[in-house]
Amino acid sequence: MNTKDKIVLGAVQHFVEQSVAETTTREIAVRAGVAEGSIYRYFPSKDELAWQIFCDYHRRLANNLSESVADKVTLLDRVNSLVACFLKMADEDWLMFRYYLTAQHMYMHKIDHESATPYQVIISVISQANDQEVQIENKELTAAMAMGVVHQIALNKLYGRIKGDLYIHLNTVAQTVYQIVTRTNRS
Amino acid sequence: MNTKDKIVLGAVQHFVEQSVAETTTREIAVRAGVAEGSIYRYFPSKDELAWQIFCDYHRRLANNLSESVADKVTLLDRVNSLVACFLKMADEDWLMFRYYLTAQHMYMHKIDHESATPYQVIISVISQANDQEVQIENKELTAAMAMGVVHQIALNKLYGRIKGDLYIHLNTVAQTVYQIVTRTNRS
DNA sequence: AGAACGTGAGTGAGTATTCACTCATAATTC
DNA sequence: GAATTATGAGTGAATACTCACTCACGTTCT
Repeated sequence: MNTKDKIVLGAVQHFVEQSVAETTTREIAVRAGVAEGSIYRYFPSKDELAWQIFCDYHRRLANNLSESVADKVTLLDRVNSLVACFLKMADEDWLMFRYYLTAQHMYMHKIDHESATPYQVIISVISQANDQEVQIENKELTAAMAMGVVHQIALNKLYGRIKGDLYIHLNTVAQTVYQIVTRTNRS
Repeated sequence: MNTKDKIVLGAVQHFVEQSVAETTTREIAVRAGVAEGSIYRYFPSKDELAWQIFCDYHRRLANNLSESVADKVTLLDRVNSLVACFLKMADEDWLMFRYYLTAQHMYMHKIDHESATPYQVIISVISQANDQEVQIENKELTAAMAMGVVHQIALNKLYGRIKGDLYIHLNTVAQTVYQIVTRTNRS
């Protein structure tokens, strides 16, 4: 593994256990098996390191979600794809996903809202469905609820309330999300 | 306002903007309008201060949720009460609630799982419903999804995607949660 | 081929700063 | 005036970042 990747891995391993601010550059260096100075050959600062790791994963998640629905035509297929993609990514790299979950609050305001975000992808799927298949009153609220179902599954795994791979719950979760999206909101 | 409350308020105001580790005791003192030394008359350390604020609110939330369902007999009433209680608390003290939301990851492992937690209350409502009204296969998963719906609404307000009071969405949210809980999970 | 030279990733001790916490003193309360 | 509460300059430990140096490796010269 090259030095940069070692640094990233070492950093994330600490960032999921303590917060970024609590993690020292020395700890990162030791865990990565490189010298402290090497960190600064690849990243301008500790904070920038933390931000870049978050940002890269954020983009990857958004892209994967976006791609997963690209060739789907029905709402049911789209919802299934999104949920599957999300759960699969969580299972495949649980370390990075954990960091993404916990670091979100810190970086939400720094995120470029022009480019594609996971939230944008969901909103766009809901908008398409709204035009074609169903009638949705409050898109933001529906997106939040749909997102929450999937999100919280991952959080509860983080908290130790759910064990093992998340993907095995795909059907249950996807059906629930579909139900939320297809129900017209009465207020 | 007494000194202790001033300190708590000043602290939380910073904790929601930066993380606990990034907030200095000086900043807290300035914002609270007290001397730095006064913090240590009421709290043994900065970390303990942060933890106590979190823990107090956590217990208050759990108690309020628990009380809100105490006199309800049907699942529908219980779900309505829980959602209403949660949204109301978010609206009533949005500053504290924001801190609770963002600090959760840090303190989840420190929480005493014997005493009542919001999660425990939800699980117990689901368990009761399971005995009486409906058939639920995976209680943990159902609780996670139900929780996620409400939780994410608050998070999306935090992220600026939903504006204004959350309570106005009570009906929509409560109906959605009820639907999740009453649906038997097919896998 | 072998010597001389150039390159830049990697290093880690050193430094300037920051910050949680202390404590002697002051102010306030009863 | 004694007890309690508040103050904020002072302190020492911790830490993000720097920079002069190393050395393995590739290139050029003779």
